[in-house]
Amino acid sequence: MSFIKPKLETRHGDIFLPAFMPDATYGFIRCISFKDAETVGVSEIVTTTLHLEQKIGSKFIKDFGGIHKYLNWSRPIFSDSGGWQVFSLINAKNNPRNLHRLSKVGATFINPINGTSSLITPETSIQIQLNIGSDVLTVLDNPVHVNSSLAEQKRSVEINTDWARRAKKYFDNNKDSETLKISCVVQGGDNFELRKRSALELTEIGFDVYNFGGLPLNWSDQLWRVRQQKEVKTTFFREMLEYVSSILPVGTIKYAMGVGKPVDIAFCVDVGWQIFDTVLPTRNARHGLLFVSEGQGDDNFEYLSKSKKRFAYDHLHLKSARYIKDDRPVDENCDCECCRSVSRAYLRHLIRMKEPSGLRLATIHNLRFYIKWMEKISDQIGND
RNA sequence: CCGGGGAUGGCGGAGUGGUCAAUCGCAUCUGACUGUAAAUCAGACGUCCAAGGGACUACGGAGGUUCGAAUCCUUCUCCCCGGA
Repeated sequence: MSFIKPKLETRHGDIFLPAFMPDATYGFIRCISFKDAETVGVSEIVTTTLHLEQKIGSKFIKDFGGIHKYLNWSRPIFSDSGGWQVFSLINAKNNPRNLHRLSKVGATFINPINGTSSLITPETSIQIQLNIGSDVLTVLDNPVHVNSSLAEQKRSVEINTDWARRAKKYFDNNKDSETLKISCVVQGGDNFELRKRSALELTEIGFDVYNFGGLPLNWSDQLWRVRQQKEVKTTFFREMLEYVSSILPVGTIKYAMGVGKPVDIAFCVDVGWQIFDTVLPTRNARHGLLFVSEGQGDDNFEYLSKSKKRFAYDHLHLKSARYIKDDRPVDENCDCECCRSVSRAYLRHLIRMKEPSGLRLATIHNLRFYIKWMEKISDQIGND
């Protein structure tokens, strides 16, 4: 019995699902080239409206000939809307409150360097993304703190739906190609009812892709700020991811934004999510934490699928002194440039020295791990 | 030889009577990282222990003053600067 892989069609090619996209927030994947990304097996990437607009300018990109030409990347590009980025800045350490804010009007961002303020509305966010030339756009969304009052959380979902409606309308009136896709973002924090309401309202409007927004973590009443200052353990919110997936209509394409650890991705695929992006492989690579096959590292992680298949891997804390003389490759089972060319001992040295060539190799390895992980999951979960 | 200035924990460098096992930076060790303002951040960092509490040894060496010294005095050793 043959199985046809589900896919999302874009004007820059099909995205076969499930898929993992590295983040190219500023128009690049940190520490590696797009040539590297292609070699590693990356097929699609995500970039960000707010950052591109601020650092490059969407008009410039449009005049240049579009983001694909600018980056010299001919495969699909997703773009994030900017809502999450402002939300993150509001809550970031070292960023006083009330500078950046999310209001009914839109997302206000203050550049801390020159103090200039920019307002992104549902309409301007879409326009910027159209200018950029993204293949899958995202509506401006309105994330909310899980520790906000119920009233605030309700309000946030209302605004989120309102913005999605406005963005969709603007998109329909201004899109320059019928093959462009648009995604919306289900919000509602850790409240099941609000999540349901958000999902249903967005479904009613109608989008090409439905995203899970907010941090997919179970906070257990812990404040985010507290978590950043102390060490508060958070766990992946499996129940909520499974629930929201079940609310969304069968056949829709579902994208779990910011997910996640390999085990979390495996779980999400098991409950119906198909697209993922996270900073973990690239950032952790720079910080010396490498994802390796089982038995190759320090800590072991595993996911047991609903059909009782086991997926496991290890974390390798390469900066640790115990690898100072280790002449083995990072992962003996890996075929990436990093594992074929340098020893753990030497890569450890490069990373500790923050040497770009070492950060590049580590990033290549972790992305290769994620790509292969997705292939493994794709072959074995839900395809029986 | 004379005059002046110094010697502080792996390194650099604060501190000039008690709140000093000693600010801070670097290095080191450990840990975090989930739609990237994260090549970042947090903790540890004299020794030992029944270990978030306690004991011991410490600011070049040796004495001394004092209830109490990294801090004041004497002396020794070494280093730097100037003069013979």
